Amino acid sequence: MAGQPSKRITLHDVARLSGVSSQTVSRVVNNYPYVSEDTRRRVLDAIQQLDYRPNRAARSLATRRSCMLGIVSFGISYYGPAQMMANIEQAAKLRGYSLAFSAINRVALDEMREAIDNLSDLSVDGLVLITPTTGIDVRELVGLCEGVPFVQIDTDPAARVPSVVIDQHYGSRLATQHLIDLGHSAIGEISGPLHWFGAQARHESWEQTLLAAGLSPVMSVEGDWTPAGGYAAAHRLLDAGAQFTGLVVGNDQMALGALRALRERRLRVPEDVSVVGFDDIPEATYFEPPLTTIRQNFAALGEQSVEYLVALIDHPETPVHQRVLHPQFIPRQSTQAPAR
Amino acid sequence: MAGQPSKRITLHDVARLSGVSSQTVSRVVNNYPYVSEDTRRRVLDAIQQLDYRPNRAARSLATRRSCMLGIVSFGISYYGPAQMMANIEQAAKLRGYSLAFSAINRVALDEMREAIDNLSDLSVDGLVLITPTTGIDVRELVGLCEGVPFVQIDTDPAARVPSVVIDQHYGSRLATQHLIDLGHSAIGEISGPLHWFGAQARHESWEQTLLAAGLSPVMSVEGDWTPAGGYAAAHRLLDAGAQFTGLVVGNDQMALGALRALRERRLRVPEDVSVVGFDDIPEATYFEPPLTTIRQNFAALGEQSVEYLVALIDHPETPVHQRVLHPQFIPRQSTQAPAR
DNA sequence: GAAATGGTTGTGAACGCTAACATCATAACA
DNA sequence: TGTTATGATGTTAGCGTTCACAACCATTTC
Repeated sequence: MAGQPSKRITLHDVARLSGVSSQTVSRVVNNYPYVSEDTRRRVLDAIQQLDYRPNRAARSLATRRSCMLGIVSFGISYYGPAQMMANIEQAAKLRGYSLAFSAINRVALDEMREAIDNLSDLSVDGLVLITPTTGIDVRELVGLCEGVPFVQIDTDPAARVPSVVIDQHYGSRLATQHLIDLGHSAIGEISGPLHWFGAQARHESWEQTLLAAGLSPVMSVEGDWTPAGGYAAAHRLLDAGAQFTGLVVGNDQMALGALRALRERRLRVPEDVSVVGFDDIPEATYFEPPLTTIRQNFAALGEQSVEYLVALIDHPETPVHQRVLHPQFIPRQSTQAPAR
Repeated sequence: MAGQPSKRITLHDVARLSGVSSQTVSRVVNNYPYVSEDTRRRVLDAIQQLDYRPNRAARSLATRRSCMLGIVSFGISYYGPAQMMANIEQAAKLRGYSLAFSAINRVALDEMREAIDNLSDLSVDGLVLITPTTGIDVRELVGLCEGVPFVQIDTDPAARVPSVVIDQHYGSRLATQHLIDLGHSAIGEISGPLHWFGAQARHESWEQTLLAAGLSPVMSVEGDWTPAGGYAAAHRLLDAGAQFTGLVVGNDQMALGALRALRERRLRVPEDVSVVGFDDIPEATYFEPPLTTIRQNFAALGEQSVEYLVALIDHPETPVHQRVLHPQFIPRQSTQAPAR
């Protein structure tokens, strides 16, 4: 059954075989009405027989649509963004969209411009932007996208562009209030890098929740999301002489590093210090001790953002807003009431 | 400075403005020779002035190339695949390729067919397939790709198709031999799922290395790569009454779970049991105790695979082979000589 | 019985680009 | 001086689709 030198099969080949015009084949392929059942079947047969597959470049040229979504992602090798990627792909596929992907190494205008240009050269129908840090003015962003609908994920909670975010203020309040409710009054923090919106929000809310409870925030130091950063930050906290029995840490990875640092300082968790993390990575249950944390629903984030984006593509008049998801408190053994 | 209703700028617009034919503009854009410095400059000016950007659909239609690579990935939310993704993207961008991305949920022919069809509809110039498990016959795979060059990553070490793999036999030998060298003679294993090539190879090599040293393998149980799986596997090992002072675990995440299980059984690491993991995830240094492990160079894997793929695209006569990378032994505190 | 209706099909002409060829200077050679 | 090379440009015809329109047929309507 060897084949011809594999010339591409086109609409016309199908048309010839089924004895109709190529336009009619096009109608069948695109499920247009006004094709008789009889011809439709004939065409479908021919398509199957020839194993015809439409050429998307040609279609895209003619229609100015590509059925592709572009995704610009920062920090794809971090847990959160990787989860989002996976879920966005899933959601896009479900709706018949392919995915093109471009990573950036800094959230900055030049990198973002390059990535977006890259993707819009592919005439993507829409863009998902994972931009968890400051560095790009929203107005500039709108400029970059030039008419291509986009949804921002995990971004400025005050952004007035289509976006889906997790309410980090709420999450941090959950974490801090949990410690307060347990009876802690000296609560420190290891934050994420404060130019990340999420880190900033969690930091603010840590402070506000304490003040609202009539407590004064102990010290906060800035980490870099990594276990190594959390380890260093915890040591800095202790070196500075901070006294605390509760510690809110910006993510689970840093919490892991912090756990080690505390141990090295002969501080037991949770007996001497209670620790709360963020994210609920699969490892968190198996930390020593298992980590109380605030779970982020990355799957929902991906799903919602694609749903929103597709709505924007199909109905440009869809109102601009920010969808807000809520994280969930997961109690484990790293927190308990303070010794008295 | 408001604009027209934003008609797309084409080659012809640039041609008109700079007073040359559109073919000449095309030559400039594609950096062809035989354009005088003078016209080149004029065209370049016009391009800049109009902010012209070539339409890739049209180009792709005319050239039958897309300058896109497709990547089919299994388990993108695992550490390894996510790292590969990130590095592949990096390497592709460096060579002027965009990336389209499709995930599969099982390594099976139907899922793979859908993913590859999807991508080849986009007329990708080449495919990177991350297929770490059995489930697809290589010959079937070649059929699916129908002429599109592809490189397989992290796959069957015996595959006779273009592929880049990490030598897992070697890695496992490093791990096991390390324990033997320390003086351990009772060495157990928690393997990854054995339909993963990497897990299978590590498992075999664990066994062979022991036999070669005149030791008989203690027990091996199968985990699922997750901390929870490692935890359960360790308990199963102990429940079965296995006696061991050394434990080789298929990845760092499972090792984390195993560490907890051992602790629950009042077994100290490394005093009572030495543990070795695989991957060297960023968390591994901060486990309790820090984990001795075998580092996989995922960056190199991504880079090499793209390099190979691009070579296959540019020079179809490039010989088919398997590039083999070697993992690296990272000693930490989870291993020591057995108590006597 | 003519006109109007509505389903069904076909006919160019785009879409924006490049490949292949044709053309025309100019310089280089005999 | 004529012939060749060679650089620099333009012309034409696709690439595989879809869009807008025209055409055709069988009914139905007045």
